[in-house]
Parts: sequence; structure tokens; C-alpha cells
Amino acid sequence: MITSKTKNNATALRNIWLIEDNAHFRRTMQWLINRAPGMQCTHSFESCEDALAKLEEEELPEVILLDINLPGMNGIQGIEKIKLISPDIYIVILTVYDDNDKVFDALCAGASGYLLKDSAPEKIIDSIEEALAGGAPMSIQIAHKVLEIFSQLKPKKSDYGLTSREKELLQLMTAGLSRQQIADKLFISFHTVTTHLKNIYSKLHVNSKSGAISKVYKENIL
Amino acid sequence: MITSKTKNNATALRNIWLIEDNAHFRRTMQWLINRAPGMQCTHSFESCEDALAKLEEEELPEVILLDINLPGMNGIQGIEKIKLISPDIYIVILTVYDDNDKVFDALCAGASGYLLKDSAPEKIIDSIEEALAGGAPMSIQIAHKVLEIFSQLKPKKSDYGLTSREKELLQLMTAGLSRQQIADKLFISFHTVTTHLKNIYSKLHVNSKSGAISKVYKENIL
DNA sequence: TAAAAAATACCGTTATCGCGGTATGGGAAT
DNA sequence: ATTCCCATACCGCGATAACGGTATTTTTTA
Repeated sequence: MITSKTKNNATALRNIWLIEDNAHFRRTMQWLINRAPGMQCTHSFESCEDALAKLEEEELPEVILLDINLPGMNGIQGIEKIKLISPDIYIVILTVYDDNDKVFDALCAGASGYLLKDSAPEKIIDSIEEALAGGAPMSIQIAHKVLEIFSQLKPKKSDYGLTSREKELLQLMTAGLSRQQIADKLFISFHTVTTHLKNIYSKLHVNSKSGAISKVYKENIL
Repeated sequence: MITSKTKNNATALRNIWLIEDNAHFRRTMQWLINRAPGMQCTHSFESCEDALAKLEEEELPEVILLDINLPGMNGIQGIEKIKLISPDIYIVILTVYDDNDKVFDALCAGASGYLLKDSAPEKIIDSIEEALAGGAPMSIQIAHKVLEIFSQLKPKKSDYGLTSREKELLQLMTAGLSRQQIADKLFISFHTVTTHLKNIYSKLHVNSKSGAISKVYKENIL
């Protein structure tokens, strides 16, 4: 600790790591980061495996810039491994791939950001800072894809003509309550619950609690 | 068209609308936008209803800044209505609410961005530009929530130590089959199915088919 | 205001489920 | 080799669910 303090004047330099198999791009990025005020690229690696080995033995970086197409383990798998060792590291993807699946998988796996390699150098530096601040830096094309993913996420509400009361019953059903429990909760008779369920089943074209609950989840009813 | 060109010199002023019920905040925002180079706030409204009426009759804005808590129709519902009339308008939410549900619902409904009202004025103007460029401007807290939503989206496969046979049974269960039907399908005895279900319930800590199915979907088992 | 729809309530029969057991053969782990 | 786990099978009891009715009240809509 003391040595690092004496080595350079800044006490608050943020550690950035780089995982990138293209040697030229790696060196360019390293130079770029070290040139940026307040940050330093302490290590760079050609593969996730190398980086993971280093992670176990020494002080951790705050941000890792991570390529996707790598020899051995790919970047997406890498995210999971890294997060397993140290969940607090911010991982920003830096790649040429902009297809929906990669974006989706990377963000699901725990990436904090997703940049394309054609980003302007300042944009990359800004993005590291944004990641450090807890944000989600993304290239504009990627941000657009994220919006697309969201709008695909919640499609129809095919509610099969269920009344609001019936939906209420359904909700309690999915919580695992029995008819009697539902009746108690809603202050109605057991028989009323039975009748409602009958109607619900007929509207959903199922003939059991299990069928109804499955349908609710599969088709996003409620 | 001609009049608008003669009225002001700039031919490429971007039209921004504002839907916001707080009169003071509305005026401040309007002033802020009109002061920004390249954009003008041509209309502002207190409710979605008012804005929707105007949308039908005259030239469209490129971006709408939209509050969520509004008299009458709320902002989320408003998004859907607006997109129905003109899907190309970029809608940026500007609100004080930062809960997961609102963020999720807004983005699913088609919002292009989500800002908190405590954002710096320059950040708001930048965000409008980012929206116009096809991006997804968000306050840093919101970006963080988006990441959270993603990581919840495809999380664990906490399989509770289910055996592969048990998973098979579970799958058939979620299709709504009864014990006898499952038995027939798998060419095993009714009693065997019963035993499996017993074990599944105990592993999942539930005590009914309904509970098991709900758990399967909620926690992404299978 | 009349008609329609939704929510409420009840009954009886039969089927299915949940839970307490016990038990056995086969395979994997140690 | 022996223990442990998995998949298999069986039993009985009481609870719950499903299905077929009928019917009243409240709310909504035409």
C-alpha cells in the first residue's frame, strides 16, 4: 500500500483491468486508460482464464473491460466466473458484437455496461467513470437494443375476459392457497370460491388448479 | 409549414412536448428547453388526455417529456396511447418515482428514457438529444435498476437438488396433468408418481401442486 | 328502467390429492 | 464391499378439488 502511494502521487487511482485478445487494441486501450486522470490499467490479459488466476491472488480491480470473443472461455461465461469471485467488480463489455442475444446474455450475467469497439476514446473513459458511479454505460446502438428487449418482454395481456374478481382469485391461487383459505381471505363463502374457480377454468380452458396456474405464468395473465 | 419557417430562422428546431401537472416545474422545464440550442418546447400539457387531443390535430413532436403521476391517466398508460397514435415519438419519463415496477412498466410500454426530476438541467437537455439519437437516456439510479431487472431476469437455476426424474415429473405437472395422467405418460405406477411428488414438495418446501408450480415459474426452475 | 353481467351462495357426488407409512432393486460413491 | 441415493411400488385415511346443478343480490350497461 505504502509503495503504491509513494510510486504515484494520486491516492485515489482507480484500478482498471482489461481482457482483450487483440494485442494491438489491448495496448491502445491500456495507454488510453493510463492517460486518463484518476485511473490506471494495472493489468491486461488475453483470456478470462489468465485474469481469473490473477483475481485470486492480488488486489482487485474496480472495473474490468471485457471482450466477448476470446480464446478459451468467452466473455459472457467470464462475467459469471468473475462475479463469483468478486461480485463488486464492475464489468463493462467492449466488443464488436451488437446482436440482441449477446447484449441480453451479458446484462443478465451481470455486466454493468456494454460498449462497441468503435466508440470514441472519450466515450470509453466516460463509460468507465459511469460504471464506477453505479450506472450502466452503453453505446447508443446497444441502449436501443435494450429498449427493444424490454418492449418484447411484456407483450400481450390476453386476459381471456376474466373479471377483476376472478383475477383476484387467480392471484391468491397462484400463492398456493386452498379454496377455504381464499374464502377466508376474501370474506366470502367457500362455495363462492368454488363457483369462481369453475368460471375461471372454463374461461381459461383448463380443468384444474395446476393447469390454471401454469397458464397464468406462461401467458402472463395477471 | 411556411409560417413556422419564417417565424424563426432555424429550420431544424426539434419539437419537444411536455406533460407535467406541476405548473411551476412545467414552466421551468419549458424555459430550459427553449433556451437549449436546436430545440423548442412547442406545447406543454397538464395531462395525457390534453396532449392526446392535440396529437390528433397538429404536427407531431419528436420527443415528449412525460411525468408519471398525473391527473386522470397516468404516464405509463399515456405511453401506450401516444405510441398507438404515433410510434415514432420518443418518450422520456421525467418523474420522482424510482421504484422497480414503474421503471420496468415504463420501458416495457415503450419509453425511450427515464429521468428523475432531481437531474441537473444539462443532463435533461443531453438526455433529450440522446433520445433523438436513438439512445436510452437514464438517470444513473435508473440505469442501475435496469441492470437489476436484467440480472433478475435470468438468474439462478436453483434446482433445490431435484433429480432429473423429479424435474421430468415437475414438467408434466406444469402442463396441468393429474397424477394418473403423469403415470400413464411415463409408464410408471400411480403410486410412484405420488412418491415423487412427495419428495418434490419436500425439496421445494411446498405442500401442494399449486405451490410447486408457482415456485417453478417464479424461480425459473426447469 | 329493464336486461345483462358479475358476484355471491348452496348442495351432492365422485375424483384427486397430501401425507403418514413401508419396501426393494440398482447404481454411484467411498 | 457397504452405505447412500434414486427410482420404483404399494397402502389407507382424511382433506381438498372438480363438476353438475340452482339461485339470489348487486352492479353495470343498454
